[in-house]
Amino acid sequence: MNAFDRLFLDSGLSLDRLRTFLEIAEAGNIAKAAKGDSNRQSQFSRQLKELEGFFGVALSRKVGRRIEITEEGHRLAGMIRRHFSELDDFREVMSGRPTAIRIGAAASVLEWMVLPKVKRCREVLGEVVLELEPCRSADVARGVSDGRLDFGILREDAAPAEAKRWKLGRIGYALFAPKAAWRSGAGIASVFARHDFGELLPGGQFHDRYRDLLVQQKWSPRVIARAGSFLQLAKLVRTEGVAAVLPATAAVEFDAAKLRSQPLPWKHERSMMLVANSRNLERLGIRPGSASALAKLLAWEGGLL
Amino acid sequence: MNAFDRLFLDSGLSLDRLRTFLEIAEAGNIAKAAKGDSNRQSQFSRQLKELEGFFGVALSRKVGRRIEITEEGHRLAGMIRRHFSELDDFREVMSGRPTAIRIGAAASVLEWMVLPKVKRCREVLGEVVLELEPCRSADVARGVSDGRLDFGILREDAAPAEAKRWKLGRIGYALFAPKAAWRSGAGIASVFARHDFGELLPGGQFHDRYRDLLVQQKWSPRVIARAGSFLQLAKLVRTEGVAAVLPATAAVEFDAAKLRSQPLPWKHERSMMLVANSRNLERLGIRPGSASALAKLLAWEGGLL
DNA sequence: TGCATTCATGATCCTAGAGTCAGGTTACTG
DNA sequence: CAGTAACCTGACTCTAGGATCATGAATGCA
Repeated sequence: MNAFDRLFLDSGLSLDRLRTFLEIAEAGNIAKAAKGDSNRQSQFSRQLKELEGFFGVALSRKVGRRIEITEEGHRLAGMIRRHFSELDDFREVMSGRPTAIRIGAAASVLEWMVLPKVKRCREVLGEVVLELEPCRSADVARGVSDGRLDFGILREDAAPAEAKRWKLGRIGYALFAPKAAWRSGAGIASVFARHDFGELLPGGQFHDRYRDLLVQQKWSPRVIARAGSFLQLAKLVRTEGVAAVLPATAAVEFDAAKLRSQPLPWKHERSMMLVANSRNLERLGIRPGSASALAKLLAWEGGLL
Repeated sequence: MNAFDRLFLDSGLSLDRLRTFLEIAEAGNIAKAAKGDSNRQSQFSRQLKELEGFFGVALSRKVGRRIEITEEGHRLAGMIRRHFSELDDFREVMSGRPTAIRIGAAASVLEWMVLPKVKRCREVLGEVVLELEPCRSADVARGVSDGRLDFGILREDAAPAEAKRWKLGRIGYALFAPKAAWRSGAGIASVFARHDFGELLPGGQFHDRYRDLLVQQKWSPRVIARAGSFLQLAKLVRTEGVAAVLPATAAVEFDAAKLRSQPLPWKHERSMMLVANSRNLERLGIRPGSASALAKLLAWEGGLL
């Protein structure tokens, strides 16, 4: 018997179905993958069934009124993702286009830690296209471990166990305020006492520690706005002239002529890691040396100690 | 942009085309892959072109009036083979069928070294199906290094450099002859002098050394037939009652009541190796320990020293 | 209990791409 | 130089499987 005749003997396998299944698996359920399109919904449901028929195993199970992907399904999805990546890579490389490298991290991390260094990153990684994917830290971890992302940047405590990892250092925080707020040698305490402040919406890990700091230092700033992310908060600082505590890396956002920042006597314990999917590194031909050079580059200057 | 949309944006990719390309790459050229069917021939030619269009790179080049696969083509073929193997594996495992393990070697090696030990091999490898693939030693080497075979057994000097390898020991050779030929304590020399002989067709490495031995020992047997392989030669010995020099492992072929063998005072220098594709071992979940246990098992008794 | 969400399924249409046939062209070979 | 082996191409047909629409069933929620 010829090679793989067995695989194609009974029909039911197609690139389209594999692709659809991958989309479902990444979305988590059909409705989300179909994005409200009822045609896609019915097709996805059908194609899922057809694939299950082909492989002779349940790739999904009903839970409540929705489905979830089984363990076997996740294995298959991982395979498909790797296969498609390889084909895609091959095509990109062959057509002379540079390899794409996907880095996932929180939007603020991307903007303040990575964006200002893309050129230097390319010096380390070679002629590549950096794809910067903003996502929440749970998604970063998941993305790296299932291979959807090549690199991720996140807090040490959120890093997936099996990934390769490089320490980037602790994030430093600083008080950002317009030049005027610091007049006549006023210190941090004085800014906190007098200036209008912005802060993050309550909820995150950061917020709690920030409150602790305020209590401990007996600072009670006059808050005039709360923002949903550091990025928004930074914009608030820049356009509305409020003061705020931001990651020190946010400095790249501001015009030094109008704004001053001062490191806080406080280390919010967030040790950042660069993590990577080792299978992807191998596939992309990135040597461990380049990856650790990347880590060093990202850690270098700008708020990480 | 969603994952892999880019890959499917322009059409031209299909499982069928990938499969066809793999067949062409394994056969080496279109005609051979098409096996004389002119329809397949034209389709293969076309699909090859379509794939090249899709990937934007020459996967084949004309050399003389046939084609050969380019370096890039071989890379793609390797990828496709791995992908299909994984899908096939997944399906087999999911449907509860045991994993198949492909072992390639010369037909005589398979029959005399492996076949008598399949049960014990399964004790080492677990609940698997052993697929025994007869092929010439160059094909064994190629098959193992490109992943078409999981294991191969061949001469040390033919083993591919990058494969994992385990020494099996040197092959011993023996003179096989019907009981009658050995009457009254006649030695090897006497059998050579008096009995009808079979030997291999000239051409192989073995043949040359065999002639050297005969000259050196001043033996000039009366040859009545030449066979194309050790297997044929063994059959000749069993059914026609001629004598012949065979690998000692051939003993399993004969009824000890009718035939006797005597090791030759001669070691034709063929050190045999078990080689394996390490990627496949990993994929199949075969630990190095199991592989070396397999090597020990194959080497154990029966002509290997 | 009514209503929305989510998935399943039957029926039908449409299309990319497989399959087939009938010539080519090119390069090797006796 | 004729013959042939190996591949290419154009012009079809055929079909698996994708696309669409309509509807039903199960679940959960207000």
